[in-house]
Amino acid sequence: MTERELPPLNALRAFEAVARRQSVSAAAAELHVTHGAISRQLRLLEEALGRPLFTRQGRGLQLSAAGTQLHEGTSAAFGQLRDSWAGLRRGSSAPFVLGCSGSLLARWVIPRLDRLARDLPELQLHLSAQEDPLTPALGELDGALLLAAPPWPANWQVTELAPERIGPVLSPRYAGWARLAGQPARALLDEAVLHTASRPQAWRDWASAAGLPGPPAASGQGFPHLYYLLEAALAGLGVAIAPAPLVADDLAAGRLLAPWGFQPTPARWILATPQRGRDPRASALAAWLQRELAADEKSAPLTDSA
Amino acid sequence: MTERELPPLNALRAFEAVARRQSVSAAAAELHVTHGAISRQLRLLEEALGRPLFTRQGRGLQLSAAGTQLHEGTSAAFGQLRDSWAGLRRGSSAPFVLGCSGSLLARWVIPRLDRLARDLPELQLHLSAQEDPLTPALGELDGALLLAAPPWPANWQVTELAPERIGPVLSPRYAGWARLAGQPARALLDEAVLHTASRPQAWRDWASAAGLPGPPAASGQGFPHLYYLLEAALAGLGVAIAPAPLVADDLAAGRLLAPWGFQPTPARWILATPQRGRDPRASALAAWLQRELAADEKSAPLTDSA
DNA sequence: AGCCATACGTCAGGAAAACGCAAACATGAC
DNA sequence: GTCATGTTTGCGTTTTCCTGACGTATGGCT
Repeated sequence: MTERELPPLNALRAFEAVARRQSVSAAAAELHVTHGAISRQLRLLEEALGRPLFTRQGRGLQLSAAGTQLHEGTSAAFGQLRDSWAGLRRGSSAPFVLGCSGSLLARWVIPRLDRLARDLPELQLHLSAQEDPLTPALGELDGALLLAAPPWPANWQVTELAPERIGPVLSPRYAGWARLAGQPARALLDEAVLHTASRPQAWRDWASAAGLPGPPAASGQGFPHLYYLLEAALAGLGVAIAPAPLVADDLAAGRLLAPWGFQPTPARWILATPQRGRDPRASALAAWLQRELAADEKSAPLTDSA
Repeated sequence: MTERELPPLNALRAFEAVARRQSVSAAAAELHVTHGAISRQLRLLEEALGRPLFTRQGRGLQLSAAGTQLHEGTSAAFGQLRDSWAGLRRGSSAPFVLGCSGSLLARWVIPRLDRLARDLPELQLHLSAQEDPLTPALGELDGALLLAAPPWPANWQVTELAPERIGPVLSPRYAGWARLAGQPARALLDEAVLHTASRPQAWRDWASAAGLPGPPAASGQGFPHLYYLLEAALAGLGVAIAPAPLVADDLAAGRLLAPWGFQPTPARWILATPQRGRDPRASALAAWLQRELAADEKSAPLTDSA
């Protein structure tokens, strides 16, 4: 039997707060006790360990080597305890807060909300639009729907939903379509394609996956977000590049074309949840998202042989 | 500021023990207190949460849904706290315990120990041979050297050292060498190659990476471990398959040949450490292993174009 | 059915831990 | 030197936690 002992937990919590805030007083305020109490706990922990965790220099303190190591090892654990407890206290009766980038929200999630409400009627969902730099802290979130490539942060619990596939799309009303129709994918290399600031590598990724020598040389108009990019493509302004599910509806309706198919990228559609015990609502949502994405991928044209 | 609260920690520790052991009395024994104390803590925690964590049925208890979720969310965190504390208490003065499979130990680590001692003289290293099913619990270990493909367990902190490359090797004394010399790799498909029980997929992986239609059809002699497999190859008994670094010395000395080069696999050479604060000894060891592996890979012939 | 062994719950009193308060101490700024 | 800031220390008090003994519920055994 593993007879491993835990350190004095309250002292450890005090240490974690002090190490994080770099101050006894600040930690004391956070824990609603006096600084004297904290100081005492620190001493206790250092005695239990047998060597100092901080180097004192009169009025300030700084983590020692041992202290740094302990802080690195414990802060994540405490975070997980906090998350887990908070998630449980909030309870499954509270709405499930799902974070997701604005573009995904507008172009994919919202059009499918009615289906979601029908398939998972008991799920109370609150949506929260995150900034596009897709590294949310997921602090207040119960989950986040993301497009991201591994490796993912260790403090996420990740459910892979589907591989990402991206491809060039354009409106049949686009003036250049007459010129491009019937051409192979490499014809795009000479096209002034549309691109987005939130994902500058998209064309390069697509080109390398498609086996083309490089991304389109001339860069056409740029847009701040994928959402605007797709609106521009729908308006016939040029050739955009987008993940298949985001344009599945437009392809089905004929508003957009994807003559060169879609190419897989290293990224994945994922549902990231905090590392608490598996929330049954998250599991249900993940399963639904997976089904929904699979359907969209199926409806999108398969990868075109370049 | 995130004003998130932690649950009563001592009560949570009691809960974790009870949930793990499925018994109040067993948990009480583990924590060196009476069952009454545990029972009280459980009640306290349930009151703080506002709903029961266990379903009582007279003389036994079982986790409720909420209890299961809390246990999933907290057990890992407590494990990390235990690990972190234990690692720090043991101290950097204690020897670094490195686990690794017997084959790796015998054929790669041990021959390089003298160089390791010269390059990292202050590192006290204890070696521990693990069973070949490469999923050690790394409970008592400070680290483990492994060949494994992602995804890795979430409770490991993984440092990738090098991609794995495997390839067919044989002794120049092997009777079939005359027949094979100069032939392309696909000639091996008709060869009765040697294989190992600890890695039955090796030939298949190699064949698919090399773009061959399938693994060698006829299976020659099998061996329980890679170590014996390589001894057999050295003895001229046939064609074995092995990771490049494990045969680097033999290739350099001419005891083995690798006429068809080595192919990358999804696996990696990794140093897995428990999720405590980064141990400086582990960092130093990882850096050294990385250098050493890079040198071995360089000395091995590059991937042969099949 | 009656009895015993097992396992959890509860309560009172006492031990131990943690706390608040206030004074002491250390350092850097002025 | 004096003040402002921030940590440590000593002591009396409050809070928490534990022990130990007893009560209750269940299942196996005769």
